[in-house]
Amino acid sequence: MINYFAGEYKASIDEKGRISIPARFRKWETGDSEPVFVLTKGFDPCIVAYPSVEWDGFAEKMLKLPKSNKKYRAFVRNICRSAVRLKCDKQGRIVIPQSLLEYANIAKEVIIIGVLNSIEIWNPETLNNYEESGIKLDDEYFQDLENLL
Amino acid sequence: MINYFAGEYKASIDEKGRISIPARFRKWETGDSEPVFVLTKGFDPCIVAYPSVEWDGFAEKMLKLPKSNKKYRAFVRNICRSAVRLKCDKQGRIVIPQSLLEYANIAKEVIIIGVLNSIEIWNPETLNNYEESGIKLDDEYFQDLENLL
DNA sequence: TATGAATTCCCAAATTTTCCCAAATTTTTG
DNA sequence: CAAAAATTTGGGAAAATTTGGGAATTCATA
Repeated sequence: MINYFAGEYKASIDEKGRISIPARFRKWETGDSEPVFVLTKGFDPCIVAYPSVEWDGFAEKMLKLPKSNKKYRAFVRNICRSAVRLKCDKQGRIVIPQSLLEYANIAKEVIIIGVLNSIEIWNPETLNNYEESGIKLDDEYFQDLENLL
Repeated sequence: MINYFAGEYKASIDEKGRISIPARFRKWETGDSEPVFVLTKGFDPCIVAYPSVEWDGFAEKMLKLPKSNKKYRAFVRNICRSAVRLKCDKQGRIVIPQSLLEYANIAKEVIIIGVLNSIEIWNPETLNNYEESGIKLDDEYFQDLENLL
C-alpha cells in the first residue's frame, strides 16, 4: 500500500447489477495487474472493499485472535462468511452479491468513500442518517483531532 | 517538511477549473518529485491543502485508531471523506473537486495563504468577512496565547 | 439435451481528464 | 535597466474513464 484512499464519489448500479469503481480507487500499486477487491460486511451498515493485499493484512490480524474465545470465533466467521473476492472487469466494474447489497440496504444509488486502506460503499440515505446521529463536533472530537495534528 | 509555508497570493480558477498553486508553495522538499497535495475541508470555511507527506503522517496515525470503536470509525470516515489527493500538472496547477469549492463557496477568485504546514484556499469575500466578524486582537486575546507561545 | 435466464466478456461511443506546447507575464540576475 | 530565467496562462491534442449494450458462455431446469 502506497497511497491511502480518500475522497467521496457518487455512483449507481446499472441494469446488469454492475457498479463502477472510480479509477482513483483502482490503482493502489505501481503494478499493472488488474485490481482485485475483497468485499465484506462493514462494522457499520455498509459494504467494505479491501484491495486484496490489504485484506491479507486484515486476515493476519484475525488469525491472531485467540480461538478459545467464542465471541472471537463468531466474529471471524461472520466476516469471512460474507467475504467475496472480486476482480474488476476491463472497464473497472464489479457485480456485488445480493446478500451484501441487502446488508447495506442498497438498491441503486450509492456513495463510495475512500477510507485509508479500504473503500466503503453506502446507501446515501443510510450514510446521511448514520453520520448525523454519529458525529458530534464536540470537545472529544476536536481532542481526537488534536492528537493527530 | 523543511520550510514552513507563509505569505498570501491571489489566484483564480480558469475555464477548465484549474487553479495555479504559487511556485513557492510547490517546493517543500529538496526532492525533485512532482508536488502532490491532499486537499480537505478546513475547520474554517476554506479548503486546506497539505503536502502529501504531511497527510501521510495523519493517515498513519488514523490507521492506528482501533476500528472496534464506532466513534473512531466515524471520525476517520469523516476526515477521509472530504479529502482528495491531487498531483499538480507540469505547470503547477490542480483541479479542485466541485464539492470542496462549494464548501468554501469559491467561484473564481481565490486567496491562497501559506499557514505553517498547510496552505489555505479562501474565497476573498468570505475571508474578509470572517476576519472582521471574528476576533479582536485585544489584550485578552494575547493573554490567552501567552501560555502557549 | 434443449431452453431460457443469468452471468461474463468484450467492443465502441461519449465524455472527462490529463498531457503538453507556446505565448504572455513576472521575477531574478548581472 | 536590460537580459535571462522562471512562472503563469490559455488552449489544442491525446489519453483515460465512463457508460451502454451486444455476443458468447455458463447454469439451472424441464
